[in-house]
Amino acid sequence: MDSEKFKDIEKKWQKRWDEAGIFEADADKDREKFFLAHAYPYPSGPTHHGHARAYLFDDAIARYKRMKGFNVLYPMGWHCTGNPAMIKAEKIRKGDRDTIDKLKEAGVPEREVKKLKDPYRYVRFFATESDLSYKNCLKTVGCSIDWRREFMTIDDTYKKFIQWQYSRLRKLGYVQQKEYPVIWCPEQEMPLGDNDVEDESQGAEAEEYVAYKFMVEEDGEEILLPAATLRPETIYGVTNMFLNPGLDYVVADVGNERWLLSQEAYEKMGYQREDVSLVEEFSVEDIIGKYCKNPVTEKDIIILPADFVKGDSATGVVMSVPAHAPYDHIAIKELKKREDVLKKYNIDTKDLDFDYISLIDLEGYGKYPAVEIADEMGIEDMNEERLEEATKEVYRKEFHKGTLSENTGYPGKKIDEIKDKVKEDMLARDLAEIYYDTNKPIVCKCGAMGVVKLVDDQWFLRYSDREWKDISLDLLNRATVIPDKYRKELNYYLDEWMGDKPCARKKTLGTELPFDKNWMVEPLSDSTVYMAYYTIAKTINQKKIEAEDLDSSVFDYVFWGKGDPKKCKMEEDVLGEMREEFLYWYPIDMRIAGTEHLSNHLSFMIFHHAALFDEDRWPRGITIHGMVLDENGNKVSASKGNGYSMKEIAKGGVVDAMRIGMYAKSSPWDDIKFGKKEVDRTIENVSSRFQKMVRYVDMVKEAPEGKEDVFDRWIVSKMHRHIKKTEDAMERLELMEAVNHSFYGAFNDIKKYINKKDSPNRKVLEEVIGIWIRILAPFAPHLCEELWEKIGGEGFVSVAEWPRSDSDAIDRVAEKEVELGDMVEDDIREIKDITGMDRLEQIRIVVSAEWKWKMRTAVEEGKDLSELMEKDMFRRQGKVAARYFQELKEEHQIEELMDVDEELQALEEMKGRFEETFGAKVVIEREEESQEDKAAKARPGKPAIVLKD
RNA sequence: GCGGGGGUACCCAAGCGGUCAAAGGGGCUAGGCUUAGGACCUAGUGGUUUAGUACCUUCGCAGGUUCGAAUCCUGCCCCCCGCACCA
Repeated sequence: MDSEKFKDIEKKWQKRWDEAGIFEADADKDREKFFLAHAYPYPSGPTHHGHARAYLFDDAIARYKRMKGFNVLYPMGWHCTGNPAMIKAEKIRKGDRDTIDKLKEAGVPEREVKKLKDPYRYVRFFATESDLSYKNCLKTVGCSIDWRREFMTIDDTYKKFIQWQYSRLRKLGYVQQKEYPVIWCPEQEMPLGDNDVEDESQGAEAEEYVAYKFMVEEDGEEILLPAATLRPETIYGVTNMFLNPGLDYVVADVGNERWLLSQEAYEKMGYQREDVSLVEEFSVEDIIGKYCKNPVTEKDIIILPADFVKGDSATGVVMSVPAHAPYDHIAIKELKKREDVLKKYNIDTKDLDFDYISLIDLEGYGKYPAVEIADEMGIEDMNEERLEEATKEVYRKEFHKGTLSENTGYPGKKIDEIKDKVKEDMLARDLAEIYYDTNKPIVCKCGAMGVVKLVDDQWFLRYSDREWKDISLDLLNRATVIPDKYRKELNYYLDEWMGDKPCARKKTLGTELPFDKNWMVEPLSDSTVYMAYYTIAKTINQKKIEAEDLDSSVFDYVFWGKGDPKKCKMEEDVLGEMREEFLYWYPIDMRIAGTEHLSNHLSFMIFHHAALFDEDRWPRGITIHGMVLDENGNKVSASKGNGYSMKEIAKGGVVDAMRIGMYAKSSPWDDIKFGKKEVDRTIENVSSRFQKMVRYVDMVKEAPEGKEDVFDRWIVSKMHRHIKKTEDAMERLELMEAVNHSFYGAFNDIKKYINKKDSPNRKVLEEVIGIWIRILAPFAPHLCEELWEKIGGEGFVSVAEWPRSDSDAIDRVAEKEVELGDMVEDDIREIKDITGMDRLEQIRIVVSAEWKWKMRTAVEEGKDLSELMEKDMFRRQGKVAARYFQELKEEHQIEELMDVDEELQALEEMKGRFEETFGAKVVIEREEESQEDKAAKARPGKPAIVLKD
């Protein structure tokens, strides 16, 4: 069978499954249910084989559970709320070449590209409406989804569900409004997450600077120099001020004060407070060389020129603490050498001879750690790259180990403990203000430069709430987490890491907050309890329920059983059906998501379920999937083009082989290296096994009826073990292990069976193949469906009953016999190799003497030598017996073996096999009867072998 | 920095106190099959050694616990992932 044939098989069975609706699941009180849901995908672009892996994990579970008799609900929806599609659509509208070319490259037809400037069209296109879509991806790889429950998060009906959720959360007191600094795109007027900014800006964050108000008098007017620092405690060590005469500065009214700011800082400040207005441009050359007053120590310090001060970072006003900041130290050192500069600003060299002020005691260092570390690292000038490193080093050490000195307001206090207190005190005394800036320049994907905006009415979810955390932890404790190692991480996120989270934004695709229509629910926050929506989505879709009929009273009734169903704008039986479906399917049994979702989607899911649902509706299981990397360890992604597109997969007839490859590569939660080359190789390899499998299946019909021998008993036994092992692995979701048994293990054993037997026994082969097809069906469903039909299996194998592992069919003796046979065969071969005999005349296999068996048992029972030697049977053997006794003693565990007669019989059964393999006559005899010297080498379970050529 | 996970033979990857010189897959080597190649089958794949045995060295590095450690403990080195308002 070639891949063309496989392709037909895929399409054929996908169509039949669809037509028969076998994956459609309805509430059925007589059957036990299993409800699993994967994180619904965000349709941001074309799909590739990396996406497929995640869903194939679910599919194998769903299929396995179905065969185990569960009524399985496996639904899928589309997460369309959020910004990426909006940004992409906007770029297309603007005619951005790069975006458009990439889409074309990915296979989006020319005339379709233009239409994608509509974000709604964009998400639909990539969710469901093209062969590049996620839906097509899932269908291509054969996911057994109940498509009647499909929805998009931009559906009006879904929005009603979100509004219900938020109005209820607010009633519970978990939603709150407060001030919040966000990274903001002034162009698009919306906050920026990491996904919204260019790569080089990723990981940026808003930093909170404390701007100390130093005062200088200029033309009889007080101007404040807001020196921004991340280390407010160092205010006690300021020796001078740095301004950059090469920058544009302005004087601005800030509140009722007059501030000096860099041009950029002035502009940015407008996003953080409203009472800022421009007074005039200002040349700082006028005040360089003058003195200004430290607001805390009230010391006068000199203002020095510094070209390292940047205008786009913080305020453009920098206070200098040379004792503890290497930059400042080096800058002063350098300036001392620059006579031309000093002269220009009329600065006397004596003015630079101030002493550094130490304010932090740090073990292992003297008064000026910054100087010491700079010297140690050999840093001479401002261009030195390692200056940054030195700064971090000083900062880290002082922060963790340093204490404030006597000359500060907080003598003896540890920096890491007092830092916030210093800030609060200074703010309270009005000596400083907060100013936010980003820690690196932010370039929005739209091209604009990002700023920090202070939003004063941001809506938050109060994840910091202790009580809420506690019930969430309770939920986690009751749930299964697979693998359990992620429980720790989740626990940490829930218990400690999570703080209040902004849950709404002004502009995005999504749902309006029901109590404040200016805000849209932020896209991570509308994806928390949507699994409950699947239970009713079928009814909503089929009965074409309108959004306006889905007011909160409906959800109160369906999810909580509260309120009067008669008051809902809905027919009672429709409402009843939704209620019934919810009660039947909920809670969710297994929620699947990627590792990157532990700290958001999964944590939020836990919080929201804990808040909104009773304990008996709490999620029961959580599991994690890893991602697919290419050969260089990079994530496979559409933009990198390092993955196979679903279009390519769909035409290849390679789905089942790819599935097996992915499952077998490693545990589902680990990342796999599975680049294109590897995919090719794996597919080729697995496909060739598939072809052999097909051949084995074909052999069933031709196989003769025959008498059962040891190999028949052996293969049946092995297959029953594979059932059991696959089952055990599946219960732990260890797909790799499951596939190792159901595919590779079964394959190798069946191959061996067919090779060792002259002709396989029909009845046995039939049973074996029947088992094999079924235990492989969750992993290679299309092929198994085809083979199932071929052997005349009833109905679809996808919903066939999982084979029972029958303990009676496990035949330990047969297994032992075959193992013995293998071992003897190996030994014969080895001796043959060592002796260099190429043609054997005769092989004598000598089974160990009976007394050796007896002694084994005796030793196992703990008898000692003298006790044993009292018996004739052993005493007759003399020294040999004593030596064998020692030998046995040295074994730690005595392996369970057949007895003498069984071993003899087993070898008799294997005789034909040995004769055939080695082309020699085989004689089997007992040690007691043997004439051979080497017979004495025989041991129980290890007969002696004598070769003659 | 905080939190989590890892380092296993040529490569990927299991194992997580004795049955471990270490599953499985790939690669490689030899033999068979074949007109030849591919595919397929069979065997081998740390070292020394041997009529099928035995011994030595090996699971990031260094110590420790134990009759016994890839597996447990301690320290060190290195790698990966997440750190939010973004899906």
